[in-house]
Amino acid sequence: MRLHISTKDPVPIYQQIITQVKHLVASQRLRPGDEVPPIRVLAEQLLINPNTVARAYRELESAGILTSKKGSGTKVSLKGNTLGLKERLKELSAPVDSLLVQAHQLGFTIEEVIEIVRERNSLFRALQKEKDQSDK
Amino acid sequence: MRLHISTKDPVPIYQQIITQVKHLVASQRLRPGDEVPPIRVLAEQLLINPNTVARAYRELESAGILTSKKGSGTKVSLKGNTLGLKERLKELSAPVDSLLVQAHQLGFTIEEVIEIVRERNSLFRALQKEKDQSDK
DNA sequence: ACAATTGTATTACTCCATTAATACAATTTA
DNA sequence: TAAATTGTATTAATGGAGTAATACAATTGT
Repeated sequence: MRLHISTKDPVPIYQQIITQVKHLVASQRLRPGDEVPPIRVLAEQLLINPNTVARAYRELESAGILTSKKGSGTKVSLKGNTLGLKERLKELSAPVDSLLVQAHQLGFTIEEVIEIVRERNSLFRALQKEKDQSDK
Repeated sequence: MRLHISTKDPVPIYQQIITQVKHLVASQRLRPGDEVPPIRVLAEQLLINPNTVARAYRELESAGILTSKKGSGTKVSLKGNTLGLKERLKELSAPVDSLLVQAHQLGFTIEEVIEIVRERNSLFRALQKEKDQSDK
């Protein structure tokens, strides 16, 4: 499992790990049952303190994404992150709301917002393609 | 000018002030040329340290929304917050992008995202109406 | 001119999130 | 069973954001 962290990033390291693991699971590059590296191993790879990795794993376990057991290690949960539609919708509501508030303050209409969302999405997908190429 | 702050809110006080002033300007309840209360006066009203208000005013000035002058006080800028389309688009790009990333991780398609945006917008506008009623 | 009013600048304090140090407990493996 | 491996728990150190204390500077108004 290859993760990339940056100490310059204002986002805390443990959060970067959480985000990236979530993304790996969501994109099926990590599947239910797969093992993630032991805390100390990943910590050495990333040149950070084991506690930082531990914290990330702990929170990922709370989120139901990983399952840990002393001695055995940590695996991707069997249920995975299969949230129901309701939960997924709920998770998205907050960011959508704050986006709408900001857009409104900037004087955008709802249709303009949607137009921007479409545009950024196209851009995003284009960039994603490039990245996938270079990952090989 | 009536502002409401909460020390319980995790959002820092100076940020609450910034947000509310921006909103007042955006909604025309504060117009270009209007004076805002002196730092010390607003601080006394809100029972907070004058420096906290000063910080909010300073940042609002950086954002081009207020204009301060020693001795005279602080007013809403004549240009107001009339950002060009480019700047406004730029301001919205980051939040839109992070929304798209999160939505993608949750397994939503772009069309589903847009559907959610529309729904939350309807809800938002409904709530806004209620609030306007009670403001009278 | 002078006192009052206003914003500015500098410095320090406090709190809390993040990270680190270290010891402990369960499981595996030889 | 004993050593190695793994996650857990507790406590402490660090840094930075937010706020406060205080002195300074420009303008206003009498």
